[in-house]
Amino acid sequence: MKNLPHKTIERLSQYRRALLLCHAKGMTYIYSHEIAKIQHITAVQVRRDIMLIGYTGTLRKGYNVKELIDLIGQIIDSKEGINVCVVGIGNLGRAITNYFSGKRTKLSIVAVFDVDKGKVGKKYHGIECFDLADMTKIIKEKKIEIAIMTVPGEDAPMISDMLVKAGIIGMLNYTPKPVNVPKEVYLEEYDMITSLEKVAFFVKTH
Amino acid sequence: MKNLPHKTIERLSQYRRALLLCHAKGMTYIYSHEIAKIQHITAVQVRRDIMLIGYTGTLRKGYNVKELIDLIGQIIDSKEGINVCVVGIGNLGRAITNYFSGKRTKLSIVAVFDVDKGKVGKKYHGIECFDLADMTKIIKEKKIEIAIMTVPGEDAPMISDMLVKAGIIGMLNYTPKPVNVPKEVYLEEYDMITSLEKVAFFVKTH
DNA sequence: AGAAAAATGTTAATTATTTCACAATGTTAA
DNA sequence: TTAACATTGTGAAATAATTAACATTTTTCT
Ligand SMILES: NC(=O)c1ccc[n+]([C@@H]2O[C@H](COP(=O)([O-])OP(=O)(O)OC[C@H]3O[C@@H](n4cnc5c(N)ncnc54)[C@H](O)[C@@H]3O)[C@@H](O)[C@H]2O)c1
Ligand SMILES: NC(=O)c1ccc[n+]([C@@H]2O[C@H](COP(=O)([O-])OP(=O)(O)OC[C@H]3O[C@@H](n4cnc5c(N)ncnc54)[C@H](O)[C@@H]3O)[C@@H](O)[C@H]2O)c1
Repeated sequence: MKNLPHKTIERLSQYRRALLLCHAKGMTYIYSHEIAKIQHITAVQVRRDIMLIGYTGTLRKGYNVKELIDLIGQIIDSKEGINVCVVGIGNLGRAITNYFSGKRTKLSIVAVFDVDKGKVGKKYHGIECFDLADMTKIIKEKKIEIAIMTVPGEDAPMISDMLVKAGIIGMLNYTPKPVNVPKEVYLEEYDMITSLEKVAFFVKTH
Repeated sequence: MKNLPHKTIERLSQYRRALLLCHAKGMTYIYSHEIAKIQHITAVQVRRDIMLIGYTGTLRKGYNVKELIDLIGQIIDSKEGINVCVVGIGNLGRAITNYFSGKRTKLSIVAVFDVDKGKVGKKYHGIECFDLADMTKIIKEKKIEIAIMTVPGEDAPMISDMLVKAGIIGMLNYTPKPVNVPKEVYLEEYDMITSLEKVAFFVKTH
C-alpha cells in the first residue's frame, strides 16, 4: 500500500476520526456522500480514496463503518505503535499533550521535555516531563521515533539537530522557524499565522 | 491579483515571515535559492510565485528584501486591517492569542470569548475576555470578521452557527469536529492528529 | 416481472501544481 | 575585451489531484 497520494492519507485520517464518532453513535453503515458531507468534499473523492485502499462497500448500503475504521487503521497505523515526544511544554505543548492523550492507541506521547527546572519532574496529563539535558538518553530508552517541537522559535534549529542526532525519524515542527533535517527524516511544519493569513486573503476575494 | 493558486498564497505568507527575519538581520537582497532553502522547496517555485505577483528581481543580485515584503503585504493583507476573535480561551486559545499578538499589524485579535465565568473579564495578553452570551453584540461592535474556534469539539457546531449569524466571514476551526458554514464564509480546518498520523505514515514508508 | 431509483466502482477528462529547460542578461575574472 | 559564470523569468512538459461520466448492481415500487 505504498503509493497513496499525500492528500489521500490526510483524508483517511479525517475519515477515521469521523467514522469513530459514527461508530460510537451506533451507526453500522455509511454512504460516501455522508462522509463527504462531514468533510466538505465530494462523494466521488471519498469513493476514490476508499477504492485506493482496496476496500469495497456494499451497493446501495454503503460502507461498513467498523470495517472501514479497521482498514484505515491497517493502512495508516504502524503495527507495533509509535512513541512520540513533545519538546517544550508551554501553552501549545500542553494543549497538544492534552489533546492527544488517549486519542490514538498506536501513537503515544511517552515523554515531554523542557529546560525549565520548575517543569522537569512534573507530570502533564500523566506524562512525565524530563530535563532537556536527558533527551537523547530518554529518546533511546523509550524508543521514541517522532518528535513534536513546541519550543521558542530561536531554539528550534538547535533542538531539531539534537532530535535528529538522537535518532528521531519524523518531526512535527510548530515553531515559526523552519528547520533543516536530513532527507531520511520526515518533516511536517505548520504555522497558524499562515492559515490565518490565508483565510484573510480569501475572505477578501470572496 | 485574483487568481493566485492557494498554494502560492500559503507560500507567500511563509516567504514574508522568512523575509522579515532577513530584513531584521540587515539583509537587503536575497536570491531565490536562499528563500527556497529556508522553506525546503525549489528555487524555481520561489521565482514562479514571485513572478505571479508581478515582482521582478535584479539579475544576479536577487530580490530586494524590503520591496518584496511590502509587495507581499499589498497582496495578502487587506488595506484597512481585519479584526479577529478567539472563541474558547483554554490552552490552545491562549497559545494562539499569545502567539499572534503583535505579530501582524493588519490582523488583530481584538476579543476573546469564553463561557467560563472565571475567565470572563480577565485579560489574555492584553485582550479582554467577554462572555459568550455577548458574542454577537461584541462582534458587531468591534467589526470582527474572522473567528478562531478553540472550544471543545462538541460545542463547535453550535458556536459556528452563532458566529455565522453574527456576521463572521472567515473561520479557522481548530476543534476536531468539522463544521458546516454557508459558502459565503471561508472556512479553514486543521487538526494536529491528522498531521501526526501523516508523519507516522510517511515515516514507515521512508 | 419490469421499471425506476440509488448507490458503488472506475475510466477518462479536466484542472491545479510543480518542474524542466533554456533564453536573456548582468557580473566577474582573465 | 572576451569568456565563463550566475542568476532571473518563463513557456512548455510533467506530475498530482480532482471531477465528470457512466456502467453496474441492488433495492424498491408498481
Ligand atoms: N505553529 C503554530 O501555529 C503556533 C501557535 C502558537 C505558538 N507557536 C509556537 O510554538 C512555540 C511554543 O509556544 P507556546 O505558546 O507554548 O510558548 P511558551 O513560552 O508557553 O512555551 C515554550 C516552552 O518551551 C520551553 N523551552 C524554552 N526553551 C527550551 C529549550 N531550548 N528546550 C526545551 N524547552 C524549552 C519553555 O520552558 C516553555 O515551557 C513557540 O515557538 C511559538 O511561537 C506556534
Ligand atoms: N486542532 C488541533 O490540532 C487541536 C489541538 C489541541 C486541541 N484542539 C482542540 O481545541 C479545543 C480546545 O482545546 P484546549 O486544549 O484549549 O481545551 P481547554 O479545555 O483547555 O479549553 C477550552 C476552553 O473553551 C471554553 N469553552 C467551553 N465551552 C465553550 C463554549 N460553548 N463557548 C465558549 N467557550 C467555551 C472553556 O471554558 C475553556 O476555556 C478542543 O476542541 C480541542 O480538542 C485542537
